[in-house]
Amino acid sequence: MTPDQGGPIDAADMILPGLTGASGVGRGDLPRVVILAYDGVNLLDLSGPLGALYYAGARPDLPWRPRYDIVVASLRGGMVRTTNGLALETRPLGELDGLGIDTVIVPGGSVAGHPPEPADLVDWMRRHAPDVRRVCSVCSGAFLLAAAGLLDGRRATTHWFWAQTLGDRFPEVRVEADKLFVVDGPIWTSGGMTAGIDMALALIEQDRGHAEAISTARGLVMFMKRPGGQAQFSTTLDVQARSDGAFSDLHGWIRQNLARRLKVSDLAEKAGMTERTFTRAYQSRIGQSPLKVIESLRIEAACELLTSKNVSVKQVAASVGFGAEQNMRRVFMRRLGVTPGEYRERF
DNA sequence: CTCGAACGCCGCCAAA
DNA sequence: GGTTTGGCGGCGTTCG
Repeated sequence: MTPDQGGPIDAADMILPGLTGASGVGRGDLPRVVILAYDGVNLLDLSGPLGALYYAGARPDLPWRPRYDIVVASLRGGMVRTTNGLALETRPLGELDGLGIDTVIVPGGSVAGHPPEPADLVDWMRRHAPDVRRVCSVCSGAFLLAAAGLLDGRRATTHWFWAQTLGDRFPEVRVEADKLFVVDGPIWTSGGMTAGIDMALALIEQDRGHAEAISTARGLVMFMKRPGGQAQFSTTLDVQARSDGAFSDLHGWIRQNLARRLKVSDLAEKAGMTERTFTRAYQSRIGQSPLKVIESLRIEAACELLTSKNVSVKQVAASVGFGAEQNMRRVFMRRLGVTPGEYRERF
């Protein structure tokens, strides 16, 4: 998994194009991810998603193999200077013509003190976006997407510092400043810097499933789900957003009674339906099963308690309805990739 | 880690 | 005749 452990990744490092520049573009059938570079690009915006996608699905117990053909490219290729002072070797975008691109990621940066909107890159973006499955931005990279018209009428986010400016400059964009990242159809935008990693994990989850995303997060020593305050990940808001107010009374009641042992039959009774009708209606209107939502609510409540209060893990487990400590541990591992103890330790 | 019991989820189907 | 309801049972997951 990690090079310093002498794992099998060493050999693979030698052959990943775009990273080493050692070989040409193209890695068989892997989805091609193009990360745009330009003079003034922010290194962390670029390397965060790159690192996450590079390690996608990596596990310590299996030989590493790539999940993506990652290409760092610029208009002319060659050396690109990042804001942080490091120079990057890049491939020319022209090399990709006709090769098919699955995902484009535009990192943020600063060009002459402003968000990046170089006309030639904007033009490339506008021309190629229709043929790309997903277009993503990190931080002020959203300005480039906006300039190419890709964000018109769409929800999007950027670094909080730039949120106001983005909205003022592109009134057609529905800026959601408080989100880690926003997905609107094929257009993904993320907040500053490390939010790009969260977005990359979500890309991995969409492509390869939850388990691989979790194990990737674990490999990066990163949380699959950040602690509170991020509306993007708030189950409460998320569930409300897609339910058109359905079951809102029920959800209120659930939140008041999280500590209780909540059975589907109880919920069905509360909602005035039979069990079968309830599970069916819930799944279709909320998009998740009742248990999954309750589990998410419990995790959120538990995370809150773990970071803020000086109560034992056992007490936390009991007070959010996980019951035994062992239970909460299992759920944390499955959903977040860390144990409650590890979670607390880091916050 | 393992196990039996309990539970959640969902396809199926007949009834409304 | 098409749609919704709810009981049943099987399968997989969770709990303790």
